[in-house]
Amino acid sequence: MPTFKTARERARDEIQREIMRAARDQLADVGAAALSLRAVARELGMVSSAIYRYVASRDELLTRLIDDAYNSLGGAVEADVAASRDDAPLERWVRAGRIVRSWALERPHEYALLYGSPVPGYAAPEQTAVSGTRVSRALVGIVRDARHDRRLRDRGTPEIEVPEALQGDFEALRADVDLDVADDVVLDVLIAWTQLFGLVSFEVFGQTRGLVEHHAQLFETATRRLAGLIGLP
Amino acid sequence: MPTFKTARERARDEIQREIMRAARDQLADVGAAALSLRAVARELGMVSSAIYRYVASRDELLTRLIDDAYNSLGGAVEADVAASRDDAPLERWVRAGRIVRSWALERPHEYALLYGSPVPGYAAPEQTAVSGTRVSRALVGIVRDARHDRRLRDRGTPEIEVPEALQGDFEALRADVDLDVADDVVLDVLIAWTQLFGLVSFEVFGQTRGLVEHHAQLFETATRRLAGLIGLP
DNA sequence: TGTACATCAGTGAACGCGCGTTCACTGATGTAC
DNA sequence: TGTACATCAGTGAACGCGCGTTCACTGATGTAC
Repeated sequence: MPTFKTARERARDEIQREIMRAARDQLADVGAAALSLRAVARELGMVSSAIYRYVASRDELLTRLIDDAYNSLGGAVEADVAASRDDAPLERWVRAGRIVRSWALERPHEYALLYGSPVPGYAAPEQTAVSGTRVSRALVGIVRDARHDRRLRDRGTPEIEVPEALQGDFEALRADVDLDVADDVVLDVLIAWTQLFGLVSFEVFGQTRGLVEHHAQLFETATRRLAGLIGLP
Repeated sequence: MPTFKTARERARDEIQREIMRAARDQLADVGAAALSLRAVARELGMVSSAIYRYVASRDELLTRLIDDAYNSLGGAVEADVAASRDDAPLERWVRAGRIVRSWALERPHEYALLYGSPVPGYAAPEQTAVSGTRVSRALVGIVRDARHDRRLRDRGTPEIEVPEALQGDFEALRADVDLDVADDVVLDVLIAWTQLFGLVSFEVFGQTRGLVEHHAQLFETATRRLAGLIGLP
């Protein structure tokens, strides 16, 4: 079993890449709901049936697009979080948020595919479960680092009481993301996380159109506020 | 110009209502992107062309659905806010949030139509601008009432500085919703607002699947936390 | 109240479009001897 | 190195489907005299 590839394999790999590129173009153009295998084939100068040598079905193509998009966003945030390791935790959080926002604004349809309405008729498989968590894990990493470096603000008595029913959920979360903080901090991290994506979604989907002019500043200020709430110095 | 209606007009009104009902059913079934005039006509036992006596185009139907949905949600929140006038501001905010969440969970596709990805090929007209703001205005009303009753927490020095670029936006917002509070409070209201919809979207669109079990409690606790942040007692 | 005409809801056929997917096929590339 | 066979990429036609929208039409309802 030699490690080099035959011409056929080489060609196959390249066409696979071209298919994904064409699919992403399609996606950017018409959105996920209107994405079609035939259009992708057309863009590559292939006859429509030929695409089935590379893609099992439309659903599979969507799954791959979702996975790629999650990895693209996740990778970008991970890289930024790694690059900012020596910065102040609060600044790290803010700039990571900025990465999420820019990524979303640059590819609104890919963002919509991940965080918008589900695509009609498409049932997401479990496969994307790993790539889907990379962003959140990277964000939580910032808090974990701050905690590890003993730089998290000390709250004294919790500012809010977490109901018993939630404590199990929070315990599982803590274990899952390896974050050793009290319930009220977990809550604030969840709040900061959902607020971040809530604001990005509002901007990308046009919900704040006419209401806010300076989206970048609003986003930055909100992110900063919530990072402070978590207790990042 | 008599005020009573002819049999023809009566029939027309009723069919209009049936069309919207059928369209909502369709929407709940297949989502906005897959909504079709032909299917609506079919459900009503009409021939597909007959629908054009009542609806100018698919786009018009979508616009009406959006407007109806905004009014349904807006009306529900307004009613709740009016009904809770004598409660503590923080409780009012929490229960209004609960209304938004229930409304969304009961009709995920209508929620997606309003707050999810834009429908491909559909360009929203300005018409929905009024109905679209009812929810937010109702929510802000709670803060306005609290302020009017002099029950808003006094912050002393602002907890966060709002950058100059944003101050114009905030001034316009204050005027628009008639809310006489400092910049840092405006910021927190915006944060609470976007967090609320962010969390609902995450739940409705399945982003928190597997992560959180007790969504109702998480939502309630987060809403409470943010209402407190705004300064509602 | 009765008639003549205008309005309008609903019909049925058609246009032109695009879609996902299957299938038997051709011809080029790769593999085993 | 040369040949025989197996693998596989791409072709072209087809199936069956659904869509939005237009148009000439029929027949019922409404209006003016």
